[in-house]
Amino acid sequence: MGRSPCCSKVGLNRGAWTAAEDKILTDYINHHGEGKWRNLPKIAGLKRCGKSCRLRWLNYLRPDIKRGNISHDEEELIIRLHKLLGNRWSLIAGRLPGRTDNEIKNYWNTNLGKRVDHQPKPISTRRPSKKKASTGTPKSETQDKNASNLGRTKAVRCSKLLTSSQHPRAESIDSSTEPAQSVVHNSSDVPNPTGEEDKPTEFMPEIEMGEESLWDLLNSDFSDLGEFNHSNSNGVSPSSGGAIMSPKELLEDWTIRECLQPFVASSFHHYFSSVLESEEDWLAK
DNA sequence: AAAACTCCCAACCGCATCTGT
DNA sequence: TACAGATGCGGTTGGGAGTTT
Repeated sequence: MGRSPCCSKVGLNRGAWTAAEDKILTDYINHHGEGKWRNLPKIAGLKRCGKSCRLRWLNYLRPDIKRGNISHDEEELIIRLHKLLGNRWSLIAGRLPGRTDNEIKNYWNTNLGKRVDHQPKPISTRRPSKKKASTGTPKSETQDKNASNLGRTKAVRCSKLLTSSQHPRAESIDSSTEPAQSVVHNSSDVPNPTGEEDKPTEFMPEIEMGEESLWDLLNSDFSDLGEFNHSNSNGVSPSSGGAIMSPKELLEDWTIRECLQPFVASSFHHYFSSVLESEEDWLAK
């Protein structure tokens, strides 16, 4: 594709991957695991750049990739999540087991985007670019040009279902108030509102919303989220890499869960309460 | 039958963020 | 603290398949 290479790619293959290349990459990762993408091609003997290898693996070769049509339920979820999160494809994909951000992005651009085009624009998540956008195309005009109100959060891939009893915080969730249910999340995806390794955070001072407000938000169609984001103007940058979750991110994360299982909204209520207690305990030490 | 057009999606790019030194 | 390299993400492109004329 006639573009200048992103890095020194002289002598590297470009374009569609061959079956042989796929096999080399798959074998290598099965043997050595993911990561070290930069060195992977050299070691594995692939004439591709590391970025290309990573993308090929994540979007196509991973064994847990679910291929095939997007189901109606998945479609509904994508629409709902997009309404909440905007074009944060990796975050959306993280809630759809086996789906990739690229797949969802493509699906949105080719199907859902047109269908919901007449609806209010989602909150834009495009990071401000210091450089002018590349050559404009009719397609690019459909991209949201609004300023970003949402910070970026680390996308986490949802790979399995946990029941509430398996939830690491299950003890803080009053099971007596809930029916048997599943909370969808990754095992490594448990929000850690206190920050990694018990690092003190700006968590407490940020909490000014009453639980009633949170409750209203959960039960709303997320139309209030923009205002909530505006209220988070204390300069605390949203975490990337999952280091620290601000209340906004925490709320966001849990709101996403509620998208999947609306009837477990009470979990959030109990969870959030326990988080507050934990934080208070830590500060009291 | 074939040219023109449209649509889909894999792959690419640039940039932001993370991580190590 | 500053810097460089690595990684991750979202926007965009273009080839090929499918459809229409």
